Amino acid sequence: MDKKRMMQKKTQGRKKIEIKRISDESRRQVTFSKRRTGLFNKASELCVLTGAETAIITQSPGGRVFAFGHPSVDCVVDKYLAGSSSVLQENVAINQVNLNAASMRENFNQKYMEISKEIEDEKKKKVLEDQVEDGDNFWWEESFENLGIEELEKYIASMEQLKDNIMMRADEMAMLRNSSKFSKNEGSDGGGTIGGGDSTLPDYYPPGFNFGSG
Amino acid sequence: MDKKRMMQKKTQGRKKIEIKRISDESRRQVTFSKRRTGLFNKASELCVLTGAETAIITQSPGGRVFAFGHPSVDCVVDKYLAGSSSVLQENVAINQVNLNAASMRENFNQKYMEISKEIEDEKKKKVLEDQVEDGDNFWWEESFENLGIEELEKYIASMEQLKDNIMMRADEMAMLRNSSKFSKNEGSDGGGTIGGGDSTLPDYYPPGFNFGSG
DNA sequence: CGCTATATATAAGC
DNA sequence: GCTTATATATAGCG
Repeated sequence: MDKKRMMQKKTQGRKKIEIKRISDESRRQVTFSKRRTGLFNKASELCVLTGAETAIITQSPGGRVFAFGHPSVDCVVDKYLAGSSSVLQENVAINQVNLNAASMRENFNQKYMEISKEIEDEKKKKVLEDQVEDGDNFWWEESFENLGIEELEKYIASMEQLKDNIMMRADEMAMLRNSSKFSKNEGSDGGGTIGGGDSTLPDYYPPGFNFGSG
Repeated sequence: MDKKRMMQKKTQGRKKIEIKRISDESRRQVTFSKRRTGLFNKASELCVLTGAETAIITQSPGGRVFAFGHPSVDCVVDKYLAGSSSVLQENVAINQVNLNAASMRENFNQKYMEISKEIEDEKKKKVLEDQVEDGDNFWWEESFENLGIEELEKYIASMEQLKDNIMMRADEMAMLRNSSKFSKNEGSDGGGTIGGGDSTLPDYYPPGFNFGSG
């Protein structure tokens, strides 16, 4: 019996293609979208895995611009540009204050653990209850639904608090530094390299792992 | 006899890994190299297939900068910067992010660890060994010595980044409360390109693709 | 760097 | 967008 013949493959599966311009516009657009997504995801993984700082800017055939950046596009680009200007090369010997680092780290972690754990617990409950649908492995997007807005807000609140604390220290340090050493860039506002912190430019996109914007 | 038993697999093959900072420095460096190559190749294909203009700038954990650009990194970056700093912004669409809960939660604490640890190591090293050997690449981050503040800035940046991601997620959730699923996305417009400069020159890359230098 | 054995990314197609 | 069947990218190792 020709069962095999009846068991036709539902799709042809991925097909090999030549790496050359796709002539069909529609198909080209689709490919751009899919591959751009894949590219950004790869970049994201690269950053997380190795701690690399990466920025990607790409313009679709349709003319739209998409960008990815970690910590932020501007941050990476700025450094890149600053570096190529060549004047920036100096051997600034530094010995820097960093007592705060320890305590800060502690504080940061502690706060995180605290909140994280709390949320984790709540989440587990929900998952057990909600998991009626697909019981297969979950893909990132999915786990998100289990996080309530309230929980997210906790994260946000704690982060803002920590941010404020750190910024305050940054200011203190900046002042100390100014009076004793010289700074590398003109802007030791602590914003130049911070995504979203620089006020000299409109903030086009969110800091961090950003996708898009213009 | 039991040839099968002798026919053991030569290697375990690719193993699944968690997308989180690789602790071992050596392994991290290797992964960076491999994935950077893969990322650049993907970008290259994207350009050829869709005619997109793309630029990638990335800094290895070791501090070296690598870049990919088509038609050129500078070209793309210049356009990008031109478009974002002036009044040229008309049809600006706010776009977005895509980090999921798991990844985010992981990142929150990981990002912190990553940054703090790396910065500390970096600091120690830099002070002790200040010899930059390579001639074809330089430390655009030479001034990384300003770690006191630099570090704080990163902390802040990472927190803002996470906060923004979470907030966006929260907004999204609020709106999609009814839907069962949602997709990730990106998108935006703008208009620019990036340029890149780098160090160790890649050996092979399709014509028309530049690997700039600092 | 070269080799697998697998984990992933995706070309087609609905 | 969401699937399915494959083409690719790569983790661990020598």
